[in-house]
Amino acid sequence: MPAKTTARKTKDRKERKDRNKDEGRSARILEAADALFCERGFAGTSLRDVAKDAEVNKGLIVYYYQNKAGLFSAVLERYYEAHGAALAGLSQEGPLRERIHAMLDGYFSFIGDNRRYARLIQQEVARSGEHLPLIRKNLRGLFEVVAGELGEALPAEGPLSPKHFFLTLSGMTISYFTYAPALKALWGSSPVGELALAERREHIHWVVDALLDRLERDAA
Amino acid sequence: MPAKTTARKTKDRKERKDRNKDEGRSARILEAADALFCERGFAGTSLRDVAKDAEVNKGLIVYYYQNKAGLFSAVLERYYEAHGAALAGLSQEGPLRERIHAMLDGYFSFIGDNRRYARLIQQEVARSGEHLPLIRKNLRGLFEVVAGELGEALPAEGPLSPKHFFLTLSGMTISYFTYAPALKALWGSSPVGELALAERREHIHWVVDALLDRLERDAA
Amino acid sequence: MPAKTTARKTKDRKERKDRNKDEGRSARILEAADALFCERGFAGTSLRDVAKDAEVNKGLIVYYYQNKAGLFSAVLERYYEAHGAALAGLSQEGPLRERIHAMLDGYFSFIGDNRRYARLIQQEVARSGEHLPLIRKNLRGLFEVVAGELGEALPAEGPLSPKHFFLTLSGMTISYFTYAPALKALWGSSPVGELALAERREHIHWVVDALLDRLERDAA
Amino acid sequence: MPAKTTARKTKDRKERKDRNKDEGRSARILEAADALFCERGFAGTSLRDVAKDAEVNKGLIVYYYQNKAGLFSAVLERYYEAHGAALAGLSQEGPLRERIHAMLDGYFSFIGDNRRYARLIQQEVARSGEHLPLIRKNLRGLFEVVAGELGEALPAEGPLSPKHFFLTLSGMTISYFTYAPALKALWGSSPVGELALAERREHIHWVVDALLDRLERDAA
DNA sequence: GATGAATGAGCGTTCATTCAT
DNA sequence: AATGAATGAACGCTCATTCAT
Repeated sequence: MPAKTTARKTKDRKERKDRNKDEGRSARILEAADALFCERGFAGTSLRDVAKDAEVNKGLIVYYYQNKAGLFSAVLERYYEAHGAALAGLSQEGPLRERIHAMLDGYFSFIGDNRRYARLIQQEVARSGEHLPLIRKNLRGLFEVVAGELGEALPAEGPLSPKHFFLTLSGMTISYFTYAPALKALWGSSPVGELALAERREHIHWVVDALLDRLERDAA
Repeated sequence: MPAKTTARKTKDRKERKDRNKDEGRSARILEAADALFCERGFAGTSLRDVAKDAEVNKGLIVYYYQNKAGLFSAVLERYYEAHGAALAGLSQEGPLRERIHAMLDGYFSFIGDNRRYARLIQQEVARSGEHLPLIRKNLRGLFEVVAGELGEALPAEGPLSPKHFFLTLSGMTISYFTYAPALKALWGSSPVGELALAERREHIHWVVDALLDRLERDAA
Repeated sequence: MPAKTTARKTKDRKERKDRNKDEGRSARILEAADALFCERGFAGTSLRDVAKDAEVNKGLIVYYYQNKAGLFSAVLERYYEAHGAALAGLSQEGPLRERIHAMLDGYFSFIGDNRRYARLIQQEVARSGEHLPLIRKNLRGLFEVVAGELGEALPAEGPLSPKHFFLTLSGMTISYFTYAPALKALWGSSPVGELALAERREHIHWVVDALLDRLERDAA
Repeated sequence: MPAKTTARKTKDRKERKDRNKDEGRSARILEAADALFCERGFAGTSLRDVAKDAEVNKGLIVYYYQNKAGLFSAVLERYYEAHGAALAGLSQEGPLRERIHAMLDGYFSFIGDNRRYARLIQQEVARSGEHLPLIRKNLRGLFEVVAGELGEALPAEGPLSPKHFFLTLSGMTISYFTYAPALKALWGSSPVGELALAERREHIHWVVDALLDRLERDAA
């Protein structure tokens, strides 16, 4: 009888190994955690659920990421790297107006490709929780790029200073992805379909043009 | 916890009763829940903490609000009413430009006075969770007012449709209150001081003017 | 079907209540914890086992005693009180020799009646762990009584100082209860039977007399 | 834990290997286990901690000692051998009184040199646990030597039988090492300093003389 | 209205142990 | 000989909730 059990066990493990060869357990944990943290927040996500989604033993999460907070950090960290890579591509050559359009285009693409990231920091930033330092680290990089780009056209202080435009432009971009789903029912069509995204892109460009026009006229 | 000294307890209760006459236990529960849900999110808040902050017996929360979800709904509901009252005041008479400025001023004031509300829906909207229906109900009212106001100057569809401006304008307002605190350290000064708020107000008005200018020129 | 479940539950609770009327749950928890901590030590005892032995819900232990350490403290505290009461009776009137015999008799009785206590502190004193402060508090009282009693006949310092006699006499008493059981198999008869205890008492008195004889002769 | 930097790891391993050549991993495991079991007891010690202290892979403990109980046995066994060797030296030639003094001197030295052993059996003997058989084996040897030595001067049964003197004398010796640390704060000075130990030795000799005096007088 | 006792499910985490390499 | 991945049971503890009073 015990022989049977062992046999079955071995088989199970083999099967699983085959299926998992491509990815590795720790990566699968990270992926599952990412999805769940994003959907349910830090407190709302249980390691058991992560383990179940990743088809992995509960203890293995601790083995790889020490504890729940470590897992969360690992998820954020992974985005931080993606974020950094994206930022590197945001700064372009050319005249100001083109550069800003390009930058917002790039940022829109990044957020669109990493929607979970947007939702994640939205949640954590709203609750000024224990993870803020990590979040802040992530935001700072973005701010510096945007502020650097806009800096030459704006006063350092006051209502037209870079920090206000940073919040306005990033809010305009991010909030589309975080709010739109909640309003989807209200609008009928999906806000993240290809056409809808293109339309939002157009809107953003239009707004940016409007702002730059005004800035130019003010300067004159 | 079991009683330690009955005498002390009785005294405590008297004191508490006196202090609380004006407010009522259920209101105190709501207030404590509001603060905690906002700071820690739904899952991160425990009824035990709510009870402690409200200086109320744990069972009483259940008595008044049935369960945790009921308490959360009650908190949102309360804002829904405040929101409704605020919306009523948003629509003004007069020429379009003034009306829009007035509306955004009103909205900014409302969010500024109900920062917790902003953080609360920001959290819940990001996690597309069980409470979305209630959130949606709250958002819809706002959307309709804003869309109604802007409707006359905008095309019904496309990148300049009201829904885009709704997201842009509300995102510009809300994200200041939710993101700015996370960047406070980066900027030095408090983003919610009186002067800082006035500055943000100015920024918003400047942006609105820029957008309306462009719209007018496009129309011409 | 659900009716059945409810019915059974109610019945269960009633039954239990009847059986427990006399004692109270928290007392039963304490009793079970006492037995288990003594037998398996602090680390070797699980709250689940305590709950099972006390026929009580796991969570109730936490409800009454906060956490495992609190439960352990409660067990020790209870003995501390018993200990204090016993100490009060140890100091007698009369000539020195009688007083010392009476004191050791009283201490032997106390330990005999609270064998778990002896084993408990024996364990905790050997591992210089987190609970030493509590243990120390318990020991200090005893030391002071014994040292006070012996003080008049002994030099304050050196190999005949009270502290050495304290350790010798208490060790002689306690070690019987802790070590003898381990040697029971070697000796055949039970070391805690009535006759065996009387014999040990006699031995102790004989030793004390021998020591006092020597002290007197030394003094002469 | 998964590797962080392979390079660093390899280096670490080399360093460790060099440092450990003289000792061998299994010996280092035993040493670490000894210290931890003594300080925290069997249940309070985790193999993880042993592995960490021994700077050894967790699995290696299992490889050498099968499981936790096996490791514990190995620790006790080691003392059993040391104990046996010490016992061999306890029995001396010469008149009774000298022989007994010499025996207690030897035993005191042995315990003083193997304090952990004393604490270990104290813990395990107090909790009449799963390891009693091994403990008993260790105690039996000692008992037989002591009883053999005292046998000629004592009645086989009753309050003056060897078993009582065995417990009294060994308790007097052991309890100094196990209790004294707990009373250290009470006494001010360290109980295991060289002078303090010499003083305790004197005390024990004084007691033994008193007992033998009394025995001689009783016999006369 | 209001309380405190009580429950059971589930939490994050630790643990001894297994096993392939 | 030695390692690190992996497991499953159990741990102390928190939780929302129920219920009698």
